Amino acid sequence: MPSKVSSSSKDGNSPKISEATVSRLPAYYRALSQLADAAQVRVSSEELAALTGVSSAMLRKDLSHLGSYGTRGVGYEVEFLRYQISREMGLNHDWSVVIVGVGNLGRALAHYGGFGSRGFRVVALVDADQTLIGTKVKCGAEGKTVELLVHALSDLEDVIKETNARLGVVATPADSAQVVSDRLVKAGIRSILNFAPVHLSVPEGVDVRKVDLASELQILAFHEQRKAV
Amino acid sequence: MPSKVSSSSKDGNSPKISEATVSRLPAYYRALSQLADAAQVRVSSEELAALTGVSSAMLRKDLSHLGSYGTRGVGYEVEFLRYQISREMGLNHDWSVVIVGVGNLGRALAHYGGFGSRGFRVVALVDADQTLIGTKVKCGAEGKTVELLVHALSDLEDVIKETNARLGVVATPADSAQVVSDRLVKAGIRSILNFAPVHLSVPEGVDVRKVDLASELQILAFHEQRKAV
DNA sequence: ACACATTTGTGCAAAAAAGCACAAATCCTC
DNA sequence: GAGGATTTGTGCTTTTTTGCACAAATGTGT
Repeated sequence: MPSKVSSSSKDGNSPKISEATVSRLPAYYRALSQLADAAQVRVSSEELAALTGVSSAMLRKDLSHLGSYGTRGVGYEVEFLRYQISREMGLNHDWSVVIVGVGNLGRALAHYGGFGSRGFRVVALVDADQTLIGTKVKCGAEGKTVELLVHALSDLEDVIKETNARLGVVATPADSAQVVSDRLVKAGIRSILNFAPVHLSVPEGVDVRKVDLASELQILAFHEQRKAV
Repeated sequence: MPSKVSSSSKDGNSPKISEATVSRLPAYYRALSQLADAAQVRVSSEELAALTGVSSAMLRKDLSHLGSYGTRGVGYEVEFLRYQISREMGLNHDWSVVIVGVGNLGRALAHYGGFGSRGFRVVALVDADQTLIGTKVKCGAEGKTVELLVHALSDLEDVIKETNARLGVVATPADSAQVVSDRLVKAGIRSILNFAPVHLSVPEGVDVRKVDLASELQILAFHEQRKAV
């Protein structure tokens, strides 16, 4: 599991879904999309579990938190279940994303096709490097690519306001990540995906998820070392 | 439970460290490296916890699983603790990494500096695209960049054998990820970092860690949606 | 209509993780 | 060297997550 979030929802009417469940919903959604593409109509918990690498009991319990969308003795309707998950996760909205840091990683993220196809749209690129500012970078994968202008970091607040970005991606070097994060928060961003290898401290109510490539390799190395003995 | 602090490095049975703890060790290691760079000699659990975003009690319990490396009333010696963690995680070794899939993401990973600085070295690049095979790609960040030849996917087994790669990174499109994974495993790789948005099924004894960028954004979107209400 | 084969949804148990609180160990001052 | 101020290491409690087993609900065939 990549990272944690510090959430602070204070409403009592939502039927609180556990964090562990939430972290698995995207995998279910992806597998269901796959099945839908293959024109499969129904799926059992056993089959969907195998596709996503969880146990069928856990899958059923996860889904039961969303509602009773299956039929006993039959299974789940692929399209229907997919829609329910997408609605629950807010994927019927279009989420605007601003990427700060247009280095190798930032550019790769901008190109990444997986975003656009699932309700996410990169609407702004920001960097501090004078040689990058003003240049154009291709965004989105095959199909519909858009060229986006790289804006100056000093214009961050304006860019967020104009584009109405809700999600911020920090793809800067480690030493500028906290400063960038602070400015994102001040500009109204309350959900941040952090690729910089540092812990970001943010005020209550702001969620940060961290993706640390080196950490993942280190965890693998740890287990690999144990195997050798 | 058996907190045996044996002076001998290799005591038969290793005192199982929980997965949750292992997943936090890289963050501790990074923070300690940072402190070491700043020439700080000692650090308290409180301070290190703040740097890594965990509670001080949890940090102490995590570290206690490695051994009793702190001094009551004083704290931990930065260099010493850092060394102990690096040893425990096998970061004193050099880990050879093969990257399969040299698209935008694969190239960004190859460039990524965070790998080289922590005991990981990209030793081979492999792709199925005929137009990429034979081209050279710069690896590693500032300092020492190396140019690596992109090998054909059909040579995967040979490349792994020659380079002695132990870790495999899958950065291919979703539909070829499972096939690539199978071949990595057959070639002897037992630790895989998967960036493709699919679940990889692997035989027992093989570890897979998944990094899914779209999933991370979806999880953020879920929480973001709840905030709006 | 009725027995039967499936498959979901869920109560309960087990395991894992996180949090609390304090004794034990160390340093510092006088 | 005694006493007070810290700070670790850890037993215990609470919360979260996972796993098991089966009743409830649905479809099928005779």
